[in-house]
Order: sequence, then structure tokens, then C-alpha cells
Amino acid sequence: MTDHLARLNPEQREAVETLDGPLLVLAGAGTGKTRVLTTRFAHILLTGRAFPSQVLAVTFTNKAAREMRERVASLLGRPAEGLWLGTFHALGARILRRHAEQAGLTASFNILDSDDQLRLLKQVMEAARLDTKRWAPPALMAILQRWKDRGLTPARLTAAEVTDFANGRAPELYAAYQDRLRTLNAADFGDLLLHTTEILRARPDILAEYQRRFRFILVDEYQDTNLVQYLWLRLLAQAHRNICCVGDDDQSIYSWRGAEVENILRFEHDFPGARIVRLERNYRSTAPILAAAAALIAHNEGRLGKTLRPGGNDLTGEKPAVLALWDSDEEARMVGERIEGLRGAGESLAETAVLVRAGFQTRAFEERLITLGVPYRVVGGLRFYERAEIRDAIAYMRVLHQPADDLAFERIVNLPRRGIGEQALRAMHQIARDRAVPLSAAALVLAAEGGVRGRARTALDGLLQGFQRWRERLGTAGHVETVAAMLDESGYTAMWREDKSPEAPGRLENLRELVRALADFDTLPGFLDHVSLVMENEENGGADRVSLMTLHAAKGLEFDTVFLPGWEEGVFPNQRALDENGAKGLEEERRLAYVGITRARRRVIISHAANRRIYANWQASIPSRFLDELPEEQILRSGSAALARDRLVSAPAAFPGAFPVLARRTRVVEVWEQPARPPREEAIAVGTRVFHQKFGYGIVTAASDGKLDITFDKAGSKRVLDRFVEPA
DNA sequence: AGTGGGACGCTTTTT
DNA sequence: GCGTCCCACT
Repeated sequence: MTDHLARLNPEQREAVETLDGPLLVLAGAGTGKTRVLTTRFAHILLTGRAFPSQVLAVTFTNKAAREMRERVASLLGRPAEGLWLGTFHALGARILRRHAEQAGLTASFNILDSDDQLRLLKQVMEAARLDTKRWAPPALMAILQRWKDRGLTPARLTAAEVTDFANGRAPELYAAYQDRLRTLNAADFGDLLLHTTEILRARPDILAEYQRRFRFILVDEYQDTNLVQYLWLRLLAQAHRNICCVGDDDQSIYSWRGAEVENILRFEHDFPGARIVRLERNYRSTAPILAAAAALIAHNEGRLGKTLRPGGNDLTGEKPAVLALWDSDEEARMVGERIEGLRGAGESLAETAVLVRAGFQTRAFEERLITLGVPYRVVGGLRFYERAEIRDAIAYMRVLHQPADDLAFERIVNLPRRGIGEQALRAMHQIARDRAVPLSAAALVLAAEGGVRGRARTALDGLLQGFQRWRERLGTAGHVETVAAMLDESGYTAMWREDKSPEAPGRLENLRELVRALADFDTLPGFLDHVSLVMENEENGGADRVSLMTLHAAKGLEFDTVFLPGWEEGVFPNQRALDENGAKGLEEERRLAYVGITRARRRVIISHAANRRIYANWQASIPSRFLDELPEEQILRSGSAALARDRLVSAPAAFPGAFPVLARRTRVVEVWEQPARPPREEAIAVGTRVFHQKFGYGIVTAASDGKLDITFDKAGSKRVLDRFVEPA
């Protein structure tokens, strides 16, 4: 019965066996965090301290949830049933469904994806007669999401929260957006936690039910939790205080979407007497890799203090390589060649990854690998359910399941094209508004009262009768058959069959896959939740392929060989991160670098290029400051532009925050000295008040090379090209 | 109603 | 260099 404990080191064992009371596990990269979490879970069950249904285990990603489920099952020797194990959002949805009426919804509410959220918000803004050119819907979406991340409902907003957005109308728009969601019987991602937390706060009886149920709470990636997630956890854990949070402040890389590392400190405060266990023995990487990672992260201030030590690993290993290259093409060639070399030496491609700062960077490597015939996969590109054909099919299912889903109805009413155009749609909206009914109901009225004629009339009648028929069928024939019939009879699959574009066959295959996946679920609503919260791309996972992904997507993974290209100022650290969050932004970028290095077991190849192609034109780049923070004796520098570092150091910056002006000899200079194209007739002077389409009004604080530093009234300080602004 | 051209704006990360 | 949006044309 103690078998599962045998392979743990003393700290891990303490983290597993300390069952009573609050426990914080600070787990460095590669220190066996997942093992601790899963073993602890199994330990709770095996010692009979709780039934599976009495443990709440929360992860951040679906991948992590799946992995935990599998590993717990293997420790138990049987599949674990009835677990409350999943992502914050999935568990939030599960609880919210049971008490939906408390939030003004019904149990069958739909979960909107980000696309729907944005469309809805845009509609709300247009209804409020806001110029959506001037005030960008995505900007407002971000504001609302941050509020939701912090557990702020419209009613909880204080005066201090008012922003300049839309002249202070954001709270009003927020309330209107939430109203619209309620009318549509829909929740966005943020609502899944916001509503549940609000319910737990308002209803002590409901809270008590869950507090009784969940005897133990386990939280993974605790450093990534936002405030509302923290409040949610605290409410649920308050009674028994058996909460165990596992996290690593050095791997906190999601502050931009509301995560607050401070939750770790708050934990000690809110749960006095919490035990803290540090896991510092790394079993993943070779000593030089660990040394490089440790030296880098040591440049961050305000860490909780944790030192990664080799836990008996290979102490001799290969030193991380830092390669300087002429340009981004050469960088892509280098990575390609090395990968071929590794392959030739018998290394597994699946154990090789190229990790980049931003998604668009994968493209160059893709092209190179295609040329070389090296199989690869891009992790975390378009999600399965983000593909057009999947979203369309889902929209059909949503209308089938819930006729009041206006967003879904609008999406498919003229798809495939049935001649129901703008006119007909406008008439429907009119009726819907006048009678306060959903669009699909308005469509019935419209068809019945002859508001449309001819082709449109026939088409609309056909569609509405179709839905009626499919709904009846759903009761008798079951959801799989009904959905398949619906997609055929509506003409949707035919649309792709007739499509001659090269993607069409793939789309049809995706649709077949969707219907196949449907069979795994007993009910249609269960499936819809799965699709919006869980479903991922699973394309040939087993094949031996190189992985291309962002650093964010790589967290939690490990590979023998890791390529880290693009270590240049502006790219990594990312310029926007610096502009928007200053020193804090830089530290988060550094943590991202730390995450990248610690993904590697045996081999790290960092690279930077002196010239990078960005869109159409070439741009000179400066090596990333992170390169200077690596321990000289533990890395191997080489490459044609190795001298670039000296230049960076010797050239003074033109103004605070500006890239240093780079000059001097060699062919590098030719590119670096290329004058920026004369941007506009007369320069905009410092101190001028200007207007920018996206950021609004602001004052120019610095100007150079056609670029302006502007402090915007609401968007903060940014650097923009001067052709994007007009004197106000 | 649907299609095509042109202008424009934007390039971070995602449950 | 791309996708999106708008408008004008068929």
C-alpha cells in the first residue's frame, strides 16, 4: 500500500504525506511536481481519507488534467471514476450548470468562444452608438476580461475601476454585455468562474454543500491563478483547509491574462500556519543546462527563493550553445541542418522541439523543415473547434439544442448560401427587438407573416422546418444520427463537397471526425461543453515529428533537444511586453526564457540573428539582453555575428528606452545603417497632441526615425510609426 | 445577393 | 505579408 511512496525523495514524500491543513509546494522545473500531485491524489484515495468524488483537483490546461487522470488511474491500478478533476473552466462550468438559475441562466446555457464573445460585444457597442473604429471592441473585451479575472461583476465595480475607454462608459457597456449574455442564455469563459464565485459568495447553503463535498483540494500551476480563481478556491477550502497548491513563481508567465503570482503570498496570509515544501532537486536536465537556467533567472528580483540543483543527473553534459547568425534565413537553415544531423545520429524527432516567443515565428522553420522533408507538427495552432467548418457545425448543433442562441443562428442562417441576405436578417433583428424574442423565433414570425418573399421565403421556411424536424428526431433517433442528418439535409456538407479548394477534403474529414467524437457522449449538451472547453487537435500524435511551438505552449513539456531561436531585443524580450509592463514585463519575459531552457533534458541551442525579416522588409536586430545573463563558463558561444555583443555595449541609446544606435564597420553595418524611410512630410514634434486609430489621443514624448513614443490618455505609453497618427 | 478589389491595420502569449 | 472590412460592381 505504500508502494506509491517508494520512489519519492524526502521532500516529495513530505509533500505527499502532509494531508491535513494547508500546504504550499514550491516546485522548481523538473523537480517531479506532477509526480507529487498525482501521488498525493492516489495517497488520499488509498489511505481511505476520501472517496474520489470528494477530491477537487484543478489544473490549468486540459493536457495537464488528462495526464493527471491517467497517472492517478495507473497508481490506483484502475480507472478513477467520479473525479472532480479538470481545468478551472471545466469545473466552473460543471458547478454553474447545477445552479445556473442563480446567475439568471438555465442549465442548458451555452459557452461562447472568444469569437462569439467579440461579436456580441461589438453588437452591444453598436447598440450603444459607439464608434467601433474609434473604440476597438477587442480593447474593451480585454478590460472586461480583466474585471472578470478579478471577480468584479458590474455591480462590484467601484469608481476606481473606471477607465477612459469610451469616455468612461466601459462599466455601462459591461452591464449591457452581461445582460445580453443572460438573454442569450450564454456564458463566456470568464463567467464560468465569475458566476460560480458569485453564487458561492451569495448562498452560504450552496457553499456549505461544496465545502462538505470537497474534503481535499489540489491545485496545479498555482502561480498562474488569477484573483477570481483564488477567491473560488479560498471559498471552497475555508472550512476544512485541506488545500494543497503546487506552483513555481519562476514559471509565472500568464500575468497578461490576469494571473497574479501574489496569490502565493496571499496563500500564506489567508491560510495561517500553512506548511511550505520546496522541491529543488531537478531530475530532468544536465548540470550545465541547470546552471544556465539558474544564472538567468537569478536576474529577477522578488523571487521566493529557490535554487535548482542537479538531483543526481548527468554532471558532464553538453553545454548550452549560443549561436550568432547573420540573418533569420540563416537561423532557419541552421536549425534545419542540426535537426537533420540529430536525426542522422539516431535521435528521435519527437524529442526535439523548436520553441519561439510568438506564433508567427514558427513559419520560417516550417518552411525550412518542409524543404528538408523533416516531419513536424505545430502545437497549439488553430484549435480543432476554431476551424471554420467545426464552428459552423457546432453552430448548427447549438441552434438545434437551444433555439434562442442568436449568435449561432446568425452564423448558419445563410450558410450554405440560401439567399437569406442582409435585408431578411435586418427584418429578423427588427422583429426580435420589437417583441423581445430570439432571432429564430423572429424568423418564424417573418416567414409566417410574409416579411420575406420568393427564394428567401422558401429557403427560410425550409430551414425552420428542418430544425423542427431535427428536434423531433433528436428525441427518437439519438443525437449522433440526428446531427449527421442535420448537416446533410441542411446542405452544409454538400457545400464542402462542391467546394473545389484544396482544403475542402480536409474539412469534410474534420466534420466526420466531429460526428465520430459525438458518439463518445451520451447527450448533445455534454458534447457541446466538451467541444468548447476540452477538445483539442489530435493529429497523428504518435508519429516521430519535431515540435514547433511557443514558449507558453511548451510549459510543462520536456524534450531531449530544445532550440531557442530569435533571442533578440524586441522579439525576445518582446517589445510590447516591455512597453506595456516595463520592469515587470521584462521579468516575465525572463521567466519565459527560464521555462524555455528548463524544457531541455540534454541539449539547448539558443540563437539570434543580426538581421531579421519582418513582413516585407529587413530589420537589424540586437542580441537579447538575456544572452548576457548566461554564465560564460557554462555555455559555448559561436557564430558569424559573435562580435555583435560588443557593439551593443558600446553604443549609447538615443533616448531613454530607445534601441541603441548601432554603427561601425563590416557588412553588418550596411544593413544597420540603412536610413529609415522618410516617414512623413513634416515630422511631428515632441509635445504634440495626436490621435491614433487604435490607442486614441496622446502626447508625443519622444520622436526618432519615424517612430514616436506617445503617452496615450488611456492606452499607456507606446511606440508607434508616425504615419499611424494625426495631429489632434 | 454575391463577388472582387483595394485600403488599412496589425503582428504575444490563451483557458 | 497577411487577413479583414468596406464598397462598388455585376
